[in-house]
Amino acid sequence: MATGKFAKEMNVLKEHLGKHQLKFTRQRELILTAFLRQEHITAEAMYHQLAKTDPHLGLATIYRTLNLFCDAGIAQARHFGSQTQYDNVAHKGHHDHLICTGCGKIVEFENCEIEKLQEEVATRNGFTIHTHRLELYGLCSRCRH
Amino acid sequence: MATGKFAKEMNVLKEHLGKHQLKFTRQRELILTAFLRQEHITAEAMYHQLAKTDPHLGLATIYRTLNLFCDAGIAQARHFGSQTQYDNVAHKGHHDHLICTGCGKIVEFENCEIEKLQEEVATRNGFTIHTHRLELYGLCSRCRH
DNA sequence: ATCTTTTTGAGATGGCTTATCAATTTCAAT
DNA sequence: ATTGAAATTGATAAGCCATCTCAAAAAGAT
Repeated sequence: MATGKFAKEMNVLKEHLGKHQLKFTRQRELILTAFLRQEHITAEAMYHQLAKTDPHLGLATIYRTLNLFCDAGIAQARHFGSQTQYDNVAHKGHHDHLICTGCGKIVEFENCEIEKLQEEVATRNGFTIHTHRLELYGLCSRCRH
Repeated sequence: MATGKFAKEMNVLKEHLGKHQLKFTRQRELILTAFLRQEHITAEAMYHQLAKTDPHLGLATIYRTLNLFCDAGIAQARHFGSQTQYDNVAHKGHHDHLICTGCGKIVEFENCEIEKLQEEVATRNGFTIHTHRLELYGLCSRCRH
């Protein structure tokens, strides 16, 4: 049982690894720790960020590992523009996104009323929600002009 | 003033062209007519579809034209998997998705109240929404047991 | 410590989209 | 109808993001 700031996610990862005959590596630990500090990030951005302290960490490893986090339910991939954003699910429970299709600006928001209505819809259909994804695409005030 | 089945969109396109010093071409008319017959399509799929009757229509032209339709507000680009889907805005039947993470079952639903709240959130942040995506992930009644 | 299995890093490869550019087409002004 | 400037097209090259390949390294069970 891991302890520390990101103990919960670290254990989720370890459990996932155990179930799938995968191994706990220095890189996976490293990338998870870095990932959890962000709300969302691209593989490329994380590559450059980690290169400062670990110059030999490969880009392919970042991609592989972020996709692994998606499988484990820690991250969620989202296509924006030409790139893939990996969202931190831990932050996501109460944060949805307003995304400007002009400049790519992302505004986070939370709205309990919407969440309540989502629960109602789910219940009405016999579902139990674990996570959700709500993205509103449009133009911010600057790009509209 | 164009007449015919897709007169409305044809005029929207012509108006957009006029405003931006762009020209009305055989290809643009052809692609618009084909596009409006679909709910959503990829550039590649449209390329193959049109190749049957117009073998010399270039793929680049399809991409350019579909992006033009997005600018004109006739189409909406949406990234799905590794490809871009171009949605026909005229096909309004917008639905959101309940997705079972156990069996993959997908239930479509529509909820005006949620959409209204989305508008409010957007307005409060200075955004104008063009489209949105709402997916609820969880377990359906069967998979919960 | 040994051995099997998984992972890694670096670069090659692949798939989707956009850029390039000469030839062609559009369309407003003769 | 003809002309001529400006925009568009088609074919292909180029770009970019993400995945694949594979030999070397690391993990973890025995």
